[in-house]
Amino acid sequence: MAVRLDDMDRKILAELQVDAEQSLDEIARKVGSSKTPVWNRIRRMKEAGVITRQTAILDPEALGLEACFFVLIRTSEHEAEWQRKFLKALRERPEVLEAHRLAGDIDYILKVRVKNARAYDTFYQALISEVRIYNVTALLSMEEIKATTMLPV
Amino acid sequence: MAVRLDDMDRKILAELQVDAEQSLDEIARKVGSSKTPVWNRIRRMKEAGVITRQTAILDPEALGLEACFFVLIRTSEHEAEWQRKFLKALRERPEVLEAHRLAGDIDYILKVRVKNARAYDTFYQALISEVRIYNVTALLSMEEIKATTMLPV
DNA sequence: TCTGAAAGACATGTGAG
DNA sequence: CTCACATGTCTTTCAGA
Repeated sequence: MAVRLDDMDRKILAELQVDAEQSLDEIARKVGSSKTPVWNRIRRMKEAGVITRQTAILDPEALGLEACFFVLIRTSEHEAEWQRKFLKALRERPEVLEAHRLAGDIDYILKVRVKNARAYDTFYQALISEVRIYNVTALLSMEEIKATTMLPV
Repeated sequence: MAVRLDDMDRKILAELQVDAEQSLDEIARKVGSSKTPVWNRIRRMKEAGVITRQTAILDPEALGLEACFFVLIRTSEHEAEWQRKFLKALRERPEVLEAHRLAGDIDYILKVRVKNARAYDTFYQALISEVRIYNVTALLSMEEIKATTMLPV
């Protein structure tokens, strides 16, 4: 899976992560190359799946999504059918931005973005009515200190 | 802070979140409008800060970043100077993708992406040598069920 | 591999309905 | 607010080193 990337590739990725709207010329200038080779490298990295897609990052506050919760979930159920339903519920709910299955005594962690505490409660009630969950702890974010999509390359 | 957005704005935002590389014509066609109005709306939303920036999303696995940890932190220190140092450390470390200050008995949560468990340990040792921390729980992600940058609009 | 040139597509701006 | 067109810039391709 791991693709071989040289120094130039990494510089290009760093630039694309900072700002994907820059022109090829600009990127080429910054990384010390020229248009065509940069274009070829980007194409290769897209084909290799290193670059997944290009997206607009929105400001959640400006959209009125002012509450962010991390939800720790313990479950007593580990049957395939239960899990299938649970994962489906998570994938279908747009307020669930992240969901991970964990090692250890906590089984799942979710990151949920909603308008306010009441909207979280609505989400929570809907979720537990869909699937049986043993124990839930919600951690309310008071302040987003850092949130980046930029991976270290 | 919250900007007034109509239905058309929301459709455009949804498209831009799915794929920001589409041409204006394509977006216009999908949302049932034409180029100029779509372009004006996008410009307005950028100026209003609804659209923050445009970025390339990379595949962490393809980059060899195969381990993802959520780190729960309790601290006994709540002095301004300690906090300043702690936040600075978090912001400067590129492996920290997210950091939130929480309400409740857990003070902070981090999301950390690294190559492997050893790299996490290196990160952890470096962090606790920089600032005093009372209690740390690391949750290891076994499976990323969902991870999206798409906010519900 | 890179360079340079050249086509074609596209974003951006203007003026009119 | 929308449409249609103009212009200049950018992506994308190709030949040649």
